[in-house]
Amino acid sequence: MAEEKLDTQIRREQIAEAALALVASQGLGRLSVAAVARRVGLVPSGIYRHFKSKEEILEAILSLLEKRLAMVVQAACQKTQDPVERLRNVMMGHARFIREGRAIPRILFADEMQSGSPQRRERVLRILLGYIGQVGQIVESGQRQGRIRPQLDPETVVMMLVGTIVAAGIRWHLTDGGFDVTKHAERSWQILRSAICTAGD
Amino acid sequence: MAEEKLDTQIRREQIAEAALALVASQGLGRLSVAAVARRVGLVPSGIYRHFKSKEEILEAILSLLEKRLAMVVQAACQKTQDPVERLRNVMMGHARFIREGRAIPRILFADEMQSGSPQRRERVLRILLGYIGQVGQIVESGQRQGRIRPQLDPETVVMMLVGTIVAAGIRWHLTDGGFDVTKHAERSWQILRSAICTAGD
DNA sequence: TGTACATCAGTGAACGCGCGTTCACTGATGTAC
DNA sequence: TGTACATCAGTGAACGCGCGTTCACTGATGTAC
Repeated sequence: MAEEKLDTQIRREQIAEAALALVASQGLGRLSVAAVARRVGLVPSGIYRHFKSKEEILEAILSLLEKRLAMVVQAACQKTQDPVERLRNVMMGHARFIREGRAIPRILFADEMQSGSPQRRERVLRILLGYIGQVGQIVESGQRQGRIRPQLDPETVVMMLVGTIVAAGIRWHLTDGGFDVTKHAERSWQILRSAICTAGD
Repeated sequence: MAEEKLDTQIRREQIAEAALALVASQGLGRLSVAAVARRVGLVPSGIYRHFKSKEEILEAILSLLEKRLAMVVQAACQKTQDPVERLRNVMMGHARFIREGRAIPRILFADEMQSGSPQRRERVLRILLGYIGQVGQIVESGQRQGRIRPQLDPETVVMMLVGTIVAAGIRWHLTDGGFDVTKHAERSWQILRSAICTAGD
């Protein structure tokens, strides 16, 4: 079955990526060790050369996810200095990830992720809060620069932004991609923007 | 185990309610026929006197859910004639449902619901779209009355409202209730309101 | 009002299935001489 | 450069477990006489 023997470190990455892709396309409920193995061209038991357990694979997925969230924020910030534009980029970045089936919302908000071991739940929560904090800083800098209304709670703004994306992602999945996430994100952004920007904008 | 013999119609309701409550508190992933049986005081096989299969129980859950969504909208509309106030009521109504563990977002957005049979997915989609349509009508009436900006897409507004609630629900569950959904809903509503209301408001 | 009977909700043992996981093995790969 | 060996990625059979589901049964309930 295996085309060649590969180093554990390479396999770990392959397996984690394969697992992430599976969750992205079919949801956490359908993620089985066998399916992951098939995807990387191994026999199910072969997985255990590289991962102690399925739980460890889930941990690897979460790490990958954490990186991707950070990437979205980083990419959004690199393109522009303007906090308002940065927020827009974050939103559109997520829309793109959904379109490309890269599954951020589907994983972070899958309730199996939340109903697992307390440690896993805490991990998910920490990732989520870390992300909210990062985007929140963009909002805060916008407030300091007078571009965003100072009386707004940054966290609430971020949760609205995230929630809007999540809802779009769900609908996208339910309709097998028959929902224009980008257009939705664009429209939502216009609405959110008009709510958070100071009058002069 | 059973305290008494009960009519099938009564049992069907009991079982559906029990299943809904279980999903609300522990997520769809942990919903087993055995757990449902335990909750209504029956032995697992006893469930099959009243339901053909687990799938049929899930259908019953969806029906219950559909009713609850309609209830939220109806209750929101009964309290006031003002479309803007009505939208606020919808949002706060959901916040209350989350606090009370009545689980609307958790079910509708559980990815197991989405990764089930095509029929089930279509059902979920229809419920969701029906709901979006109902709330969308409130938005449209607000636009006709000049209370809500006419250039906004009603559907986008509704999806933002729903998404915000969903995100709050997720965070509420992840923190075991250690997140003030009501306060979040209130703040989000202020932001959304300022975005959708016409200038005179 | 009392008795015999049919109905059908509830039981518990047993099933098949898919899953995560273990383990003794095989054989390709890289290394030491 | 060629050979012997150690390492360890990959294999396949087997496991235990929880789950949804079936089925022959029991015994309480409501009904007909």
